[in-house]
Amino acid sequence: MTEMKRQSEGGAPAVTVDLVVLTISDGDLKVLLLRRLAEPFAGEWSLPGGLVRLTESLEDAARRVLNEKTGIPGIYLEQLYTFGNPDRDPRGRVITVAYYALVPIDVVPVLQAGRAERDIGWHSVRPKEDIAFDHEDIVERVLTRLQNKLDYTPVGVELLPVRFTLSELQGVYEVILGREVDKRNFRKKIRGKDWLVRAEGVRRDGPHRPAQLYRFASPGENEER
Amino acid sequence: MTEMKRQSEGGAPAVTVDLVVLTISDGDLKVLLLRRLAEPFAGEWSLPGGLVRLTESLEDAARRVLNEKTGIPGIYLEQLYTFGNPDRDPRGRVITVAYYALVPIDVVPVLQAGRAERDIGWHSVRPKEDIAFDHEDIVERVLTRLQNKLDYTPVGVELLPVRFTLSELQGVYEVILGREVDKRNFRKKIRGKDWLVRAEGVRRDGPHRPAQLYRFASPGENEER
DNA sequence: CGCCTTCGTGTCCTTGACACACTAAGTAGC
DNA sequence: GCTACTTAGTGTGTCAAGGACACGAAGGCG
Repeated sequence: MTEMKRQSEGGAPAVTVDLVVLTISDGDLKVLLLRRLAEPFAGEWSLPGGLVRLTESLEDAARRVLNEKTGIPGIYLEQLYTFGNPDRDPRGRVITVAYYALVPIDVVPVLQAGRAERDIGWHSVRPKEDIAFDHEDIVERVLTRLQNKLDYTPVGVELLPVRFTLSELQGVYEVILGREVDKRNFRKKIRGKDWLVRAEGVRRDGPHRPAQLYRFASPGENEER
Repeated sequence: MTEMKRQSEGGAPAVTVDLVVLTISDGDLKVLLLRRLAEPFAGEWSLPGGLVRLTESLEDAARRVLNEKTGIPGIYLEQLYTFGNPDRDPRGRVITVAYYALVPIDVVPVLQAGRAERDIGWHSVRPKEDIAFDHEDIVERVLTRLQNKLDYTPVGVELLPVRFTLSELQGVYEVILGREVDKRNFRKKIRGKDWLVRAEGVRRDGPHRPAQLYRFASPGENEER
């Protein structure tokens, strides 16, 4: 969704991709929003998006837009849903294919692709403020999707640095689920999945016992414990 | 996907909806296919589809196409996925939003919206024959989606007549999952869900004990047992 | 050396998943 | 009308998974 978007002409709807870029910081799940510079919704926050070019696949388009608008290399990218209500964009018929991307905390500082700092920023997904178009619905849907994926896929992979502690991983789960989880049960469950292996070293970050570091197991490597 | 579809002009991709219409007959899960009359893929089978009009929502478009092409009133309709590889249609850039519809056995006879009988038909989804475009991928994805939904939603509702026996419902599950399920466990699980209530009457259809009829409970009605 | 903080683990209980075998009721054929 | 056949319908026992729950271990700081 961008100011470059032209009203569709000649009978065909315009097709865009919109991106829900998520990361975790300050113990919260954050979505990347851009401030709209042009009408409609000038001044409001919106998801990064852009027109799909004729020669690129939808996923390529999503990846390109992500890179152009944010400079972030979208590691994990998945199609979410397609939104196409006729009145979702006041400029004309725009159908948008929404994707979501998960980026690890430690690549976040990149940001700012030639944009003033006040016009691009991370916003909590939870008490989400007003955003343009139907982007609130889109963010809503990502949350549900992520919550469902937690059970059967190691979602944390894409949101954490390569080495992390179990507490950090637990934090990811809590923030996505929006509730606390029991430490012991969490560790038991994770261990049962064979998703991770111990990594070298520990993390010391306070006056307390250091935490063992882990990393995600590459496929096939998980036959230990 | 239809012969009315024009190549996209003026830079914007064409947007269509394609429909995976499913029903159950002869103990098999069937998908509705139309024979293509024009190039490309003339003579091959394909999913019903059509262009999205400027003023209708995606779901409305899906519902309209379903009705135009098949005469079936799509009861249950859900968005599946959007397919947009640049080369998926040799005529030009066509992005298609796939929907799937479930229709009960007893509305099936309707069919034939002015089409020769040999050009429209139900085909088993399982050993699926060659079909045009990337429609095989689309059907594939529906199956996975349905299998996942079986656990937490009463999928059978949309594939059975209002009154049905537990064995019939079990058949729906088996055909979607592609494997047999244990009768006692199935009944126990279903009873635990509070999805159904006993209906009036029994079904007699052979030299054996008649089966109790059930129907799906309307929300709030399920406080019995 | 004592205190505080987080790390890290084991047990019990409840719940759901799954394997499994027999009786009940009706029709058809003799 | 008796027998044979066929599907409907039911209950128990086992095991795995998930939730609640409490305490010792390790290190930093004062």
